[in-house]
Amino acid sequence: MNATRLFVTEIETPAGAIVFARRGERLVALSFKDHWPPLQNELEKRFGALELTPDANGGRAGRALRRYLDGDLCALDVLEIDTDGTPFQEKVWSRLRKIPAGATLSYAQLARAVGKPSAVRAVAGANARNPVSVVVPCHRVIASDGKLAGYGGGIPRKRWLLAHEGAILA
Amino acid sequence: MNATRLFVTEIETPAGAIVFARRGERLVALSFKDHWPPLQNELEKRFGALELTPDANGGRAGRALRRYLDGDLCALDVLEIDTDGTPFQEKVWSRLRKIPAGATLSYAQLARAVGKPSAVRAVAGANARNPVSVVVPCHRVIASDGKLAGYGGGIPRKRWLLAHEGAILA
DNA sequence: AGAGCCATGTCCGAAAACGGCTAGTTTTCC
DNA sequence: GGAAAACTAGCCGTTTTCGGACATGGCTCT
Repeated sequence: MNATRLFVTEIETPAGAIVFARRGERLVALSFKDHWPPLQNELEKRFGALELTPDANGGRAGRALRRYLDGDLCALDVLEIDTDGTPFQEKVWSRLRKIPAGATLSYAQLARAVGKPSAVRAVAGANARNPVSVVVPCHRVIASDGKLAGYGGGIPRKRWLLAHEGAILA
Repeated sequence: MNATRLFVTEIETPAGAIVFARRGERLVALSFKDHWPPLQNELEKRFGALELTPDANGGRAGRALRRYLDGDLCALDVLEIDTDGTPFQEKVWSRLRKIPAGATLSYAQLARAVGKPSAVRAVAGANARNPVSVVVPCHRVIASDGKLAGYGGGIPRKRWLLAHEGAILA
């Protein structure tokens, strides 16, 4: 029984509680609390048996997240993540992290950015399966017409995050 | 790369500066200076990239315009224009050029003249989008009750032009 | 291998809104 | 009463807007 050990932390935010799991200092999952279960499910599919250890502090990630919530918008940039996506997904997620706080991209622009101009919906799909919300800022991707399309955590959260980052929403 | 080349000339008149653009010797746009920007915008929509070459003289159009301002009211009649309107608009503009200097028509009369007696407002619309003011004398069209209705360059200009042409305004 | 699913985008046709009007009514004021 | 101003409802080409039908490419589950 060599279960994978993960530290799980919960942090309150004005947009609702956030839960995240890390293996050592590297984030493997993060989402708003009400959307956590399916994510934990993914973790089990990935790691097999889990040994979840509650942790109030949250390590580096906890500190960074609190600073981010406090207005230090770049605090999340240096966090290390440990994801397990397909090559395409990893490429998308990696590109996502380069979008600066306060900026937005359209799904089409993002598709061009990863070299697949017509793989728009595919990009959206990769976006939707981002296991580390907020830190991988999938919320900074909006529809071409400027509208906030979908978001795992719900559009209101997306709007809140963008507002918090001072994005101009046309 | 292959931008469309246009010569742009500015000429002073008692009613304010006039700006016009020509492709070779054919006029593609003319308006009073303070209303030029939107017109240039239209040119870009039509031709794509523009290469605007300032030209003090103004070619045939420049000479004709100066003669017109000098009292030779028919000087503009022979100028060639190069417009790009809908069939209906072209018909209206073409009919406009047949109105002799000093004469006026009502929008309703003009509508009848182009064979669409009840397309009065449509005619007004075509009138409003005339890209070659003065040369295509949209200023010679007035309301049925004799009042000077609208004019892109402003009613005072319209009044000045008609006065300059010796029109009797009831 | 293949079918179906999408946190999209583009295109195209239909429908509605928009005027540099006009010919009637009403209203408003002498 | 009567003239003039203020409304109204048609007018029709153009422009804008809106909605539905596709194309699309990676992923997932037979």
